[in-house]
This record gives sequence, C-alpha cells and structure tokens, in this order.
Amino acid sequence: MELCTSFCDVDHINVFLILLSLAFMEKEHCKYCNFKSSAVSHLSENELNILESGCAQVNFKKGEIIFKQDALSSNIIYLKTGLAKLHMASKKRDQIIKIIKAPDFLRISTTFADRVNHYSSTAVEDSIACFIDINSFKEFILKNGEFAYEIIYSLSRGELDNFRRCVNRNQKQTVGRVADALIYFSEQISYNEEFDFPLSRNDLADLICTSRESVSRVLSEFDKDQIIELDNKKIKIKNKHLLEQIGNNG
DNA sequence: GCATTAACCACAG
DNA sequence: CTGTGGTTAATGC
Repeated sequence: MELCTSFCDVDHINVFLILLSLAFMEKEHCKYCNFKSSAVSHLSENELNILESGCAQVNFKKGEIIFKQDALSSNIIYLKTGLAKLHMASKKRDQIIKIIKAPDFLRISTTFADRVNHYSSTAVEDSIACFIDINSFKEFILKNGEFAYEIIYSLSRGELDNFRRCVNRNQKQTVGRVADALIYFSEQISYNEEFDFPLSRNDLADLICTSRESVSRVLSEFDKDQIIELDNKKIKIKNKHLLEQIGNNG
C-alpha cells in the first residue's frame, strides 16, 4: 500500500515535470531562436513558420550518438548548442573527420548526396540538435536565393577547411599535427589559452591520424619542454609562439 | 650502417 | 582511459 502511494507520488511529479517541459518547449519558436544560422536569418516570417513545423529539437548527453553511419538519413541537422564529432568507421579503426562546434550545421552533405549516412556523429559534450525536414530545406534553397547563398558559403568554407586539413595531415609529422590540434582547440573551440581538452587521447589520435600512445608521448614532451602545462584534461598553452612554429614546421 | 620516427604490443596504474 | 617501455619497420643521411 505504502509502496503504491509513493509510486503514485513519483508519478505525479514526473507528469508535472513533463507538462512543465512541454510548456517551455512550446515556446521554442525558430523565429525567436538565438542560435539561428546565417542562412535561416534570411528566411521570411512565413518560411520560418514552415521551418518550425518541420523541425524537432533533441537533447543529447555527452557520448550519445546523434546519428549513425549507414542509417537512413532524412533530416538536415543543425547543432544548436554543444560540441559533436563526425566520425567514419573503417576496417581498422574509427577516424574522426571533423569536430563541429555549435551553432553550425551538423549534417547537410550526407543527407543531400545520399540516402544513408556516410559517417556517424556523437556528442562530445551535452548538446542540442535541431532535426529539420529535408523537404522544407530544399524548398528554401529553391525559393530563397539568400538562404541558398549562405548554405553554399558555409559548405565552401567547410571544403576549404577539409582541403587544408587533408594536406596538413599528409605532410606533417605527429608533433606538428598535435601542435596544430592544440592551437585549433584553443582558438576555435574554447577561445582560451587555458582550457579543458574535450576529447580523450584516443579521440585526439583518431582526429589527427596517429596512435593514442604517440599523442600521450608528444603531450608529455610538450609539458616537459614548458610549451604547455598538462594536467590530465586541463591544458594551458605557455609558449604559443613555439607551438605555432612546431605546427608550421611539421 | 646508423639515427629518427612512429606504430604495435604489453602491462600497470 | 592513460602513460611508459620494449620491439620493429620504414625512411633518410
């Protein structure tokens, strides 16, 4: 009997919480979203309503899979808040293709160019993603030139970035790639010279195409040489100039 | 040849 | 999940 009443109480509280969150979610209008992409900010009032009706927002905890390689893909995904990795499984090991920092599109190419995902995405930190109906997205591209322009612009930026990283990966040796990665995370992700490194050693290795052992070794070498200060995940860049030199010289 | 670089393996916190 | 040490293979001088 007592068990029952306590269950009922818990139930009531849960129902209340769900209703509360629904009430808040309903206020989640794309129109008033503070994380709009530059493309979406070119949409008209009417288009924003269309976007909203074909859009669902999902929360992801750190480590949760946002979408999976080889699965059917029918939504554009926009990463509203958080940090995610795009990674591709191969016979040998996972390779991290790219880190996406919100706000940014998380999945366009693999939804547009094929029916299934060519890569997976996993949340590196707690994140919120918006799943956007592919048909309304296509409609905006066909009807709204400024929207299309912004999408092409961001895809082009992504491609330039890919080319650059491809060349760097192939021509630099491990120390240079680690140095580049540290600078990248400092400048592009955390905007600080002292930061918590968001990836495990293994993930960093998968990102810069090396082994986790090499990552460990190079990091402790940098620490020993006073280039960085290393405390598990905490990293402080002490000699950025030298780090840049190492990055540039490979 | 010899040195350097880095992956792979194994093992220990 | 990390760090370290030994081993090995490839490459450059």
